[in-house]
Amino acid sequence: MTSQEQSLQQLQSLGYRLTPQRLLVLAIVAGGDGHMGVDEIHRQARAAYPYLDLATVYRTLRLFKQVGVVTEVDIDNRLHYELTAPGEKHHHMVCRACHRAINLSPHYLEDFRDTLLREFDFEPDIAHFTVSGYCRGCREMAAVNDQDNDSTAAEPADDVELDY
Amino acid sequence: MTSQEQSLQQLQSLGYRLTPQRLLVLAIVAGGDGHMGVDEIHRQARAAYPYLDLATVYRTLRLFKQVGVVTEVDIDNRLHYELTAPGEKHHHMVCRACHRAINLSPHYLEDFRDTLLREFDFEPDIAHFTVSGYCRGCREMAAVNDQDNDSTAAEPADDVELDY
DNA sequence: TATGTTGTCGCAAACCTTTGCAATAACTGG
DNA sequence: CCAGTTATTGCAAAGGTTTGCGACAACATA
Repeated sequence: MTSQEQSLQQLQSLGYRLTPQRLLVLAIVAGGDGHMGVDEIHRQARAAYPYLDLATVYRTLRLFKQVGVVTEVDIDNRLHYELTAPGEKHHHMVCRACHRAINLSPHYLEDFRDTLLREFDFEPDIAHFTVSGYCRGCREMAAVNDQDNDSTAAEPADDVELDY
Repeated sequence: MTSQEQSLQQLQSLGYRLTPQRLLVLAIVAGGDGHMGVDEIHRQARAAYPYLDLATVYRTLRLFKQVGVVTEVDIDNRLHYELTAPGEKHHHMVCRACHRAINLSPHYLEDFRDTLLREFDFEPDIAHFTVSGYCRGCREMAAVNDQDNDSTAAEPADDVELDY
């Protein structure tokens, strides 16, 4: 039994129904490589089934995420999804500047999780965990730019960050 | 010099301008206790200055966050802001069920940050860090509900989580 | 104080995402 | 295989947040 079939069976055993829309979205996310944006999933899905509504795609992905079939990644305020590969799970580091996502092994989070659970009875939802920050490339670029400006001058946001 | 005045001076030294709108938003966030929703900030601000636009409030808060004056907390898909209290900084754990936010000392994140920096050259933006998950109260409640249902029956989402 | 530069505002429209609702279709039991 | 139950869909509309743009105002300089 493939992992897709497993996912479907899991859905059904939880009382959810198997609909063509869900099969389609699952197939597309499984077919894509890495995380896909919602609009891209929708576009591909419509090629096969033109009536599929965007709202349905959103609902389907939310459901898939809730059951653990897919993993949600927020990239620059936009939702992206990828198949949750059992056995090779990972989290994400998303760069605020270039918006690239870097995979992060769960190993780096276990201690943190254990601590929160032990100290606060708080069960962090690390299955869907994303840290944002600045990646190596963008940090180097920023360092170079800093050398251009002398440190007293301070122009607002002539920056990698596209604010304002 | 108060910490508000410091913030303002910092803005100015970065090349941003001091406008009545910014002073107002800062005063309101400083006046509130704990994190405030954007709409609440807007409402209070309009009492003093009725023409203030929502978009300006959003832009102002985004700017304040970027400069470190305020801290952003995402509570149930809605942005909230609180003054970044220097010296007593903290992060947040937000419960997915009751949407309450619990403060978390930065101490719990230092190791994690160091690791990412060392291993990936990735500088996590932990100044604006939030973990979501399930808090003690909601976890207990869920445990009780689980006893009601026998484990084979599986009704979809008669759950604390308001999905579907 | 007058003048120029350019950061910021208000407005309106766009954006992504969620939600209410009536119609439909997937599953269940007979 | 049929009828009943109810989860799910498509549609339209709302919701929260961001963005483009011209007018305006904050700051710097003389």
